[in-house]
Amino acid sequence: MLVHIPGFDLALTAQSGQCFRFHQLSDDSFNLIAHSRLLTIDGLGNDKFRLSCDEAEYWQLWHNYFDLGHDYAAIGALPVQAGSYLHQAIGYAGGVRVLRQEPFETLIAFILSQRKSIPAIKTCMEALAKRYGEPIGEEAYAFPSPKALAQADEAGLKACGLGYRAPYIQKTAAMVFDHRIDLENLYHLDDGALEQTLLSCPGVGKKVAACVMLFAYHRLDAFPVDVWIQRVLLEHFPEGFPFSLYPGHCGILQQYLFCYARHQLKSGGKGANLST
DNA sequence: GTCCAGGGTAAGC
DNA sequence: GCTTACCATGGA
Repeated sequence: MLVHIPGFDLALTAQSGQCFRFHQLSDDSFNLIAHSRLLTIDGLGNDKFRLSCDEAEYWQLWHNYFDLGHDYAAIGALPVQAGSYLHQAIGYAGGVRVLRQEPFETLIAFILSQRKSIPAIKTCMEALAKRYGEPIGEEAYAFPSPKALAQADEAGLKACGLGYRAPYIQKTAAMVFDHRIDLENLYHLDDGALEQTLLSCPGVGKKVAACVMLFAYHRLDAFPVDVWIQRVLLEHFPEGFPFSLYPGHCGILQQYLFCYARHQLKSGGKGANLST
């Protein structure tokens, strides 16, 4: 079906490092595997997109997945100094949407993300899906269930490139499979309780917990600090990030900063700035 | 071959 | 409480 999504930047969202199961088909066309379904999205220009699903599935699943009910235009009304680094980041990455991903997949993805590049994480996720997930089409596999990963042996997990993270993944999956932690029942917790619960999983520290809070449970004040954000904070927010200015938006701004910092490095180094 | 990656853990202080 | 060595592996 055709959908009009004002301001949505499909390519930037797909490459933003929050979801690792987008597969680029062409400039503005991607396959996405989520919720055990394969979706093809084509950007047609003028904020129009073609999704390979019917209207019922769109409203039942993808409208929520892409967070299309959220008012991203409100970011533009926040108190941000014109020309500041944050202002530039919003200008560049304002079309990124913070997805509402499945908690289990997100939890596993960010446990295995530690000390890995985004392309390497995608490779691992595909390997896990192919080895332990259900086939849902030609060369397409759903992300594995908690049971499948809980019952996986270490050799099999390491064959997916997990390295020393393999026991973290297996033990966390076992906690979910055993119902020692109920990921579907954490939505009602406040941020502090949710973080504490996630931190009880092996291989989950503050950064991974923040990613799961932001990218699965949509806690928009979660603010993951990885090596990229660390550098951004050191260089552009020596007094610390002004969280109190942006309640309910910090996580989105963090994602914009992350995308912008990586983009700057790709396009000629941090000193290069064609706009000034 | 070298360097780095959406860090966490455990040991030591 | 706060540092620090160590952890495996792929991608650039």
